[in-house]
Amino acid sequence: MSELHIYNSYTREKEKFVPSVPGHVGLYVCGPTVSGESHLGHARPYITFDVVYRYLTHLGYKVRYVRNITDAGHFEEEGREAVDKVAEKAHLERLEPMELVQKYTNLFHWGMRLFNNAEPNIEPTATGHVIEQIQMIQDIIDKGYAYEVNGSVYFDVKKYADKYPYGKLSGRKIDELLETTRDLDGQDEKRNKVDFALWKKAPPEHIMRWTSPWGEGFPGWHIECSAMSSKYLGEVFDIHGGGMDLQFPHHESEIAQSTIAHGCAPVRYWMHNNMITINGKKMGKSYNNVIKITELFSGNHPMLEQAYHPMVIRFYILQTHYRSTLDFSNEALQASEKAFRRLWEAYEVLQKLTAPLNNTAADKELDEKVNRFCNECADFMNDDFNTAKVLANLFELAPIINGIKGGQIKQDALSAATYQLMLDTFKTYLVDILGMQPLQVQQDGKIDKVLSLLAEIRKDAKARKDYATSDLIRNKLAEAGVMLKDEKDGSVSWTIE
RNA sequence: GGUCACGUGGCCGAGUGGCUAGGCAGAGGUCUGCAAAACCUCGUACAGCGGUUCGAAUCCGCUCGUGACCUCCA
Repeated sequence: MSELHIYNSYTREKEKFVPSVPGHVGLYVCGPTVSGESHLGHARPYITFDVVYRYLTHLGYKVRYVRNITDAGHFEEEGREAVDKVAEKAHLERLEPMELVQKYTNLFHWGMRLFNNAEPNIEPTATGHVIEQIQMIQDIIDKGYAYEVNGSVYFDVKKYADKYPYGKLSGRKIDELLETTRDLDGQDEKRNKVDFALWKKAPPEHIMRWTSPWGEGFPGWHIECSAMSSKYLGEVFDIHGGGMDLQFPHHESEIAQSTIAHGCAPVRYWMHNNMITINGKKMGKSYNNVIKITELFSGNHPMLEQAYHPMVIRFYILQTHYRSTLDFSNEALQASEKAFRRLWEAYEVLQKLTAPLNNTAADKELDEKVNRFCNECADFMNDDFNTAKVLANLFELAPIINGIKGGQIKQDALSAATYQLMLDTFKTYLVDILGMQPLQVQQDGKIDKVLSLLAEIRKDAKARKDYATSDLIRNKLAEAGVMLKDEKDGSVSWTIE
């Protein structure tokens, strides 16, 4: 049995995973900024790290999963910005930050539920942790690595870099970063361009503001993650995840802040998922090429040929290793939809198969193959969460399962134990770890009764060779989104769109 | 400009030296009143050029191409 290895972005190597506290894992993932709707690109880290969370739990770790909500900062809502921020407006007409935050937080949660992402154990908000952030900033000032200018506080990166390996995570060299300073002369209050804000003074029109030792303002972008992760996971915790684009400057800054405040680097394993691209370009706000999650689910977007079920998106994401880029296209999503449908149906067939009672397999070679397919899944997950390979192996089982049902493979080809192993593998990997759910809505049984009746009438018609009637039933049901299938044994099954 | 990735069959995508994933699409076949599904068979691909090696998609070098980060960004 293999052991879990994780690719650590910090060392750029796969490392054996050993938690700092035996049996426990602290997992922190950068959450959404709730000033707008999440798009497909955002879905990737949340699904990726959901699987990480599920897998660690499966391995028996007690995981504390923390994912923040960034609800503080410089907030604008499309079409409601600038003007709304003017304080003279009547109160109810004004953009109320918490209203905005509430709206998009709810929408985010809605999306996460549909993706079947497990809820984090703690979902701290930045606005709820301003005190912790202020304390941390003060601590950094006291230690001489931050300075205050006109009500804002900046981190002294240059001083930090003299003593610590600033830029290691993102592969940046401090000297080069300092050099680029030249093209931006007159660079306001910072001592060096590389310095970043820990606290920003709030201009009069800024609506989100808190009192601090340095006047009214709001926390800088990076400090919230450091303050909240250390509060809930400790000064050193195991895994920090997020998108690759956050490596610099966000995560680099986190390391610097925490190193000064706590005297040690905060994270043991850094994990970064790659981007989703569209026509080869990163999907992102600045490229104006995003497809929002609501649009994906509804199909309401010029680039979408159809709506896509959340499980199809999830499957599509998990069919690729998380560190590879993943290109969006209707073709790819449609392929995923078909593929997932086939895989899930094989799983359902498997559950209905009558397992043999024999303890020995008639087809030893096949039996061994199936065992290998099943047992390899653990190795694949242990190899830096290779969900793509896990799915490939499950697909290998599909023709075997269908073959048994269809009679191409004899019932006793596999041993009873192997049947059970297949069942366990699907349940454990597809359902529990990859978090997949059926596309079909669970029916309450009434529909099934109606369909049974129709199937029976059709069966009678067929027996009388009244194909006009039997085809009418099938065609009309197809129009309604119900596919009837005549099985080999004379029974009829159906799937509902 | 600097730094770093990547370039796999029609499409999507695994793969860190030999055992040549997987999915979708396509072709042929079996089954079937028809249909759908399912099953069987079929593709020897790794940007180009050199090099290392008994042997490279996989290691090294160069060339070309694409992208990411350097500013808010999952």
